[in-house]
Amino acid sequence: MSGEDKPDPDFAAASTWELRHDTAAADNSFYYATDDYKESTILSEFGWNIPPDSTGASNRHCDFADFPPIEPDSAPSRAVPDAIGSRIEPIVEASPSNPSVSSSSSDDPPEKSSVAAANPPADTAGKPKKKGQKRIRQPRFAFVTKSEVDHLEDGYRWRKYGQKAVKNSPFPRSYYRCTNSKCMVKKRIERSFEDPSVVITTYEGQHSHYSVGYPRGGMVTQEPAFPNYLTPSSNSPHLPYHPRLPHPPLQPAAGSSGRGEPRAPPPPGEGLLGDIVPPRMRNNGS
DNA sequence: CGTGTTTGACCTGCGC
DNA sequence: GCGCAGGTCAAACACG
Repeated sequence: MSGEDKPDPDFAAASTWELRHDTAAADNSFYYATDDYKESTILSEFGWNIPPDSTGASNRHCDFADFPPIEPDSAPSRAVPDAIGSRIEPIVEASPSNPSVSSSSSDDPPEKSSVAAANPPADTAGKPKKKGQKRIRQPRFAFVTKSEVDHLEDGYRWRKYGQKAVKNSPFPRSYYRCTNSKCMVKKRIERSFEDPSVVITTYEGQHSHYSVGYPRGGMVTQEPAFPNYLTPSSNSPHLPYHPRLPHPPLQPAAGSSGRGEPRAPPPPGEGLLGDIVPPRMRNNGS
């Protein structure tokens, strides 16, 4: 359960973050963005339109510093420098849907790709696949975050559906799925075994819906929560700044642990949303 | 009662 | 083909 009685320590914790773009071949080859250009380019690859200057690096509280490459597989957090507060490093993994983002090495071996092609990702991706049906890999975005809490608030609601012990790591990996039944976005959360203070969050897929202001009751906001990840704290006086995770339009308040009290929505025109233009949601084909 | 978490079993991918 | 590790399912359980 996330801390419903806690003042969102993660929000406060994560104040500085860095963008890192990774494209994964199989599942783990990555690229790293070290400047705004790459950042926006990379994000745009995922349909996220982030004005390069409108927000300004300083305005975003982001550090796009040069990072030593992260070793994909075993220790993605290895590259995390000494952080002051928290850092979030987006890591985009390549996928068939994002060819340009993919690394030179095939994201998916031809053989597998063919299989995937045979199984349209649209709905089959997250559906209870039948036995023998291969699962489709969605584009992935990983963040390395310095935070004391594992589950960072990203404005969406998630349901934990699994947890696994990670090899060579004392920390388990948790699997979350967007609670929106129509949304197949998943995220994985694990702690770096080298630096326990580092949380690695990996998003997979893109939200096909706008965020909902409240967990239940159907109150739907008009704004996708995703852009918030680049919003400076000054924008949300009522909420502690929290780097919104660069995810496509996702869902709301992952904050309240379900039955918990819903997080109060930001005042219209301010708060969670920054200057960032929400990406086009691809799934709904609108 | 509805929603979310826990957890063991099962499935899948991949390297050898 | 085998074994390992990652990923997912789903029943049981917990909580408000």
